[in-house]
Amino acid sequence: MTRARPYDREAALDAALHLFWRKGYHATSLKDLEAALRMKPGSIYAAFKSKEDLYLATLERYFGRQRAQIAALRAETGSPLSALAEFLRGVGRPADGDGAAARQACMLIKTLLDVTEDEARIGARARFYLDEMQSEITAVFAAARAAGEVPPDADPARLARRYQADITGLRIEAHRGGTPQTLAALAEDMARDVEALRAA
Amino acid sequence: MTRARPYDREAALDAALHLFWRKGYHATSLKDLEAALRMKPGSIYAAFKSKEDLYLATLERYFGRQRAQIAALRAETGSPLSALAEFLRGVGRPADGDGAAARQACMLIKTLLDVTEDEARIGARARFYLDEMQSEITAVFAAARAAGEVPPDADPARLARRYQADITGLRIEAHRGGTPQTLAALAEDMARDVEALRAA
DNA sequence: AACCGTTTTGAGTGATCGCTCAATAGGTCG
DNA sequence: CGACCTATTGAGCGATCACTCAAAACGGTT
Repeated sequence: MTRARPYDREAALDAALHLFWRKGYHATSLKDLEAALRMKPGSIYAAFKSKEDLYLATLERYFGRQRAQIAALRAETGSPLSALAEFLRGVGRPADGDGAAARQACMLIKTLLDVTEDEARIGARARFYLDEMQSEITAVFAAARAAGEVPPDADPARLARRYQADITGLRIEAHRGGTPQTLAALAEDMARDVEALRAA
Repeated sequence: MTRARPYDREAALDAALHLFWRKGYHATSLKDLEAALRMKPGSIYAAFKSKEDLYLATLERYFGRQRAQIAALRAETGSPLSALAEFLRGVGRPADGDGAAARQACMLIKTLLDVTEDEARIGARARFYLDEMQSEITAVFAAARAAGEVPPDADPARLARRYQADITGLRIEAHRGGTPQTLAALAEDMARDVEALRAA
C-alpha cells in the first residue's frame, strides 16, 4: 500500500503558502491554487480537505519558520538585547533575493486583518500563533534580564509586546514600499530604542 | 428636475464604510452592501458606479476623518509633542461606545494589506492617503521642532515615520484583542518615547 | 502480464459573484 | 389631475466561486 505520492507535498504547501501570503485568503481562488500547485481540484481536496484547511496548513508552516527565527536569537551566544536589535535591523534590510517575500507584511498579521467571522478557525489560529510569537520574544527579554542587560524590575512580556508592535509596524512599512533608506532608518530607530534599555 | 433623493447618501456611505472596514473589500459582497445600505443593486450602481468606486468613496471618507484628527493636534494650544503623546494614549484607550470600531485596525492599513493587483486603484489610493497622513504627522513634529521641543537637527519626517509605525502597531494590537491594561501599557510606552524626545 | 488498490483527473455541481436594464413608482410640473 | 421625468426596483445576466465524484491512470504485487 506504500505507493509513493506523485506530488510533492512540501513543494505544494510552499506554493500555497506564498500564494496565500501574497493574495490573502479571500482573494485566492481555487483556480489560482490549481495553477500554483499544479494539481487538479480533486487532488487538492484529497490532499488538503478544503481551502480553509489548506490555509491553516500553510499558516502553521509560516508560523513554524517565524518562531524558529526568534528562537534562534535565544540560542545565540552573546547579548540577547543586541540580537533583538540586530534582528530588527535585518527586517529593515529586506533581501531582494527571495522574490520580494521580505517586502510582504507578516502573514499572521495579514491573516488577522483579512479574516471574518466566516473563517473563525483561521482567525483563532492566527491569534494563537501571534501569542506564541510573543511568548518567544518574552523569553528572549527574560534572558536579557537574567543576563543583567535590562533592569531587574523590567517586565519581559511588556517589552515583548512593544517589540512585536515594532516588528509589525516595520514590516508593514516594508509592505507599503518605502525606500531602502527610510526603511533602514526606521529599523535603526527601533533597534536603538531596544539597545537603550541597557543604559536605563 | 430637482427631485430629492429618497436615499441618504451620507448615511449610505457611512454604512458602506463600516461594512468595508470590518469585512474588507474581498469579503464584502454586493448582497452585504444591499442589506447594509438598504438599497437594491440598481440603486447602488446608479449612485456609486461600482463596488470598487464605492470602496474608494468610503476610503476617502475614512481618510478625511483620520487626517482631521491629526490636523487637530496641530491646532491645539500647548505642546505639539504632548499632543502627539496624548493621541497615542487615546488610541490605547479605545472607546467601547462606538460599536467596537476603535478595536479595528486602521482601514488604510487593512486596505493596504488586503488589496491585490486586481484592484490597483484602491492600493494606490491607500498608499497615497498613508503618505498624506505621514505629511500631516511630519507637520506636527516640525511644529514641535519650531517650538524647541525637539533638537533643531531632528528630522521631522523620520520622527513621523516612527510615530506612524507606532500607531499602526498599536491599532493592530487593539484589533488583536489585548486587554485594556496591556493595550494602555503599550500606548504608554510609546507615548513616553515621544515625550522623551524633549529631554534629548 | 494480469490484477488490485490507490491517486489523479477534469467535467460538472449548485450557489453566489458583481452587475444590468426594462419595468415601475413617485415626486414635480402645467 | 394627468403628463412627464427621474430614481428605484428586482429579476436575472454570464462568470466565477468552492467543491464533488465517476472514471481513467498508475505503481506494486503476484
